[in-house]
Amino acid sequence: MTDPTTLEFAILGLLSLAPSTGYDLMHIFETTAIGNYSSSPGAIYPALGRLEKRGLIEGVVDDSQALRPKKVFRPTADGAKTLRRWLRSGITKNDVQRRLDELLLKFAFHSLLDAEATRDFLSGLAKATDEYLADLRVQRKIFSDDEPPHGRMAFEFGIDRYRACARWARRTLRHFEESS
Amino acid sequence: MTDPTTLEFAILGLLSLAPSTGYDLMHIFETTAIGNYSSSPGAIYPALGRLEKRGLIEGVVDDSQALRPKKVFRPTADGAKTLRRWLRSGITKNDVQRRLDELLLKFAFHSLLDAEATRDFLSGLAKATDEYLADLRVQRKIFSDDEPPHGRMAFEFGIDRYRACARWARRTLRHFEESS
DNA sequence: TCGCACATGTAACGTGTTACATGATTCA
DNA sequence: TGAATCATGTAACACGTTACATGTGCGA
Repeated sequence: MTDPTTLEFAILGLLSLAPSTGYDLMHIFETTAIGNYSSSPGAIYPALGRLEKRGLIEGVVDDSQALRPKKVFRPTADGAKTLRRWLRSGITKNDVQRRLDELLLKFAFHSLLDAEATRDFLSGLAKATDEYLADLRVQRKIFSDDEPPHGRMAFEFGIDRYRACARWARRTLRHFEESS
Repeated sequence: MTDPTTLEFAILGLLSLAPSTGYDLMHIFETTAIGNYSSSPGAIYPALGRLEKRGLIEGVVDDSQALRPKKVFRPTADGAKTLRRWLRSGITKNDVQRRLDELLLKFAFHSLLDAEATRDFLSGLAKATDEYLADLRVQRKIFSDDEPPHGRMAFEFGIDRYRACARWARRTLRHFEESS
């Protein structure tokens, strides 16, 4: 089995915080910052179906008071395990480069784990980001001075972004070290 | 007609800098920072086909010295116009929120335009980013102090990121104002 | 002769986007 | 009566990913 997608992990995480219907999830995605992982009924309902088919979540139909019968989903034991494994999985340079948003999603759900896991996550993120920054600084040298500066400047933006990431990781790590 | 995709604009931009074959483009995507817009032959060759069918690029087969005949693409007049229109198009809060990478790609190709267009782009980016930051600061208030702090901290990361964006835009704008 | 650099593509697959379809209840 | 909210879903479509297929010439 391949890993669930980012959207599926987002759903699995939200269901771990509180059992919800597809409609609830849509509302959360529409109104909160997590909405960057989209979406719309056309993505959420199929994703719920896939997760249920794989046995990571289970839905119970609630016919009691609703206008229309609704299906309340919650993670199964297997789903909870899959989520935890994902939350603890190591961070590579490649993750930082291509999936930074997914890493932040992961962090947001770290409240489901203990403080040690959070610290491991943050120090891993800081380290992987530093590695990637070292690569970027090497690559920066290829820009020559007689070309138009736009490419280099766009590149500098990338560097700024990852510097901000490393700083955030270290600042947040300090926070978790102080409060423990 | 809908707009070309980000990958198609990236290809159109690269071809505007220098006529290239699919293989050349693959190599550029693999080895330079632009590679974040992927890719692999399975994405690039179909994208070249779509652009050609839409009349935005044209390819000439070069059979002269190559090991295997190669097809060198360059933008048509229509393609150049489409690219320029895209480069000059206004920046919204929504672009900043969901397509920041695409905006940076756009900026990288601004060497094809004049300095005034670049300044417009950067001031537009700074303004749209400020607007989005104002939204984020409102949203930040919904996090309460008794919840686990992870969600709020992930959110702070987002704010840091867009602050870095606004700073970059203003710094780069100053650069272009001084050198003119 | 083996593998690498050059060079172009296709096929299967999964997934997200957009738009649509359905239907009950509450409130102005 | 009509709109909004609650609530679930499907269908068409386009796109990217991965993996595969094909073929030449050059250097070790």
